[in-house]
Amino acid sequence: MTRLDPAARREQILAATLRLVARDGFARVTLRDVAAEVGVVHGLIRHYFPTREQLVAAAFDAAVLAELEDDEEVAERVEPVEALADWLTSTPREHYLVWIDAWSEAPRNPELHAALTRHHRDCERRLSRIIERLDQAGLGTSADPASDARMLTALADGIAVQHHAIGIVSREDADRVVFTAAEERLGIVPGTLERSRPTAVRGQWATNTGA
Amino acid sequence: MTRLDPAARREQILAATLRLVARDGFARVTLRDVAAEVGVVHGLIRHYFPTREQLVAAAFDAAVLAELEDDEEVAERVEPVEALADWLTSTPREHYLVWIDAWSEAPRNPELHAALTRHHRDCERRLSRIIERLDQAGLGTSADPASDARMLTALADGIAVQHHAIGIVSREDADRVVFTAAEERLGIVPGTLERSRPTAVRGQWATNTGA
DNA sequence: TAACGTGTTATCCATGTGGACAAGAAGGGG
DNA sequence: CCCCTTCTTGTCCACATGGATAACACGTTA
Repeated sequence: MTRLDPAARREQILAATLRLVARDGFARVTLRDVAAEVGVVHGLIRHYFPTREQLVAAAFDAAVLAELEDDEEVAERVEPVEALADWLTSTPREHYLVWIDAWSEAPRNPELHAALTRHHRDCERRLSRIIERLDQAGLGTSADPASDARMLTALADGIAVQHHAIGIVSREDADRVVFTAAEERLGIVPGTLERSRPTAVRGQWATNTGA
Repeated sequence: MTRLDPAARREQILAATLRLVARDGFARVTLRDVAAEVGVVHGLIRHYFPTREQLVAAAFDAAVLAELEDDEEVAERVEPVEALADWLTSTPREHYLVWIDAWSEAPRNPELHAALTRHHRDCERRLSRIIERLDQAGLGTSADPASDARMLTALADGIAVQHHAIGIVSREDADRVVFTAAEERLGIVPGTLERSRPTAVRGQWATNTGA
């Protein structure tokens, strides 16, 4: 492969790793798989990431970062109802498959566990903020936004398992479950979230074409 | 190791496999690990299970079976509130770690996916039945027991992730979240489930001492 | 007690893995 | 123009893995 800018190559390797993790899981991704996905020799991976452990850790960090990169300021400007509907539904399938795999790896991988903890706290914090704004706007009520955020986060994760991993519920049913629960919990008039369902789907990880 | 009754040895191997899956995950459990856990040579494992795939599939089937073996007739005789509190909280840590790992493996393992689907449906069905009895007894109300069961199952799974995998919430907080949500959803008077919290913890998988 | 079935062991093998290393190639600065 | 950094390749190695196989040992039955 032609010589590439180090930063671009690095991102290319990370994206390839994430695609393979989503497909095969952290435990089964090999350096040779990643190299083949990128189109280089497996020795080159080592040139950028000294060990396999550091590679997957860096890849997961990148995934967490990518998940948060959609500007929080933007989310702050949009209507709270819309922000809530978006928060509850917009995580793409590939990302959730990585989260689910990360859950299973976390108990035996301290770095991954730490990153996952940070990500989870951040998700709850963002949702909590949306709930506060919803309450302030008089569109809903919450005595304890943090508690409500925790409960809705857990519900969204659980229903994502049923949808993405087990495939026992459709996308529509999954959305309805979390929408209904959120409306009930936060005193939002029923059907509001359904009507604010976002149409666009967030991006996946880049393909082979590096930055 | 002394010669053993085939059925007993088989169960011993399955239990050892499940313990290792809970610790290391499906992908990382090797035949040699299982053999060492049992205290035999790795060739013997093959004598009982022709391939590694069949071993882990059989182990997961055994786990699903063990989860359901607590007699449904017994659950039918106990008070519905007690049954609900038990359902929402009684899955032991080791079992949940296996479920979480199974979620991450399901998309690429058809047999495991099938077993997981059966197990999930059964869990929902049982909870649905409890909710029906609760409604009939006038202790709660549910317009759609199946929907409520689906939502509470998802919530319980999601909060189990937060508790067991990420460790971001304590056992007490986890129970409180699902109890509060269930009471709210089913119109149970607040605090009822907390007072019915089961004291006994269900068993883990047997240790080395075979049947 | 001798023969037989089978649980059990001890090795052997091909393969895939993470990592190490030296040589080649592409570009940038003197 | 040459040199020098470093991106990139090809190859090598020690090791672990799943699986195969033959010999061994223990219990049962005739």
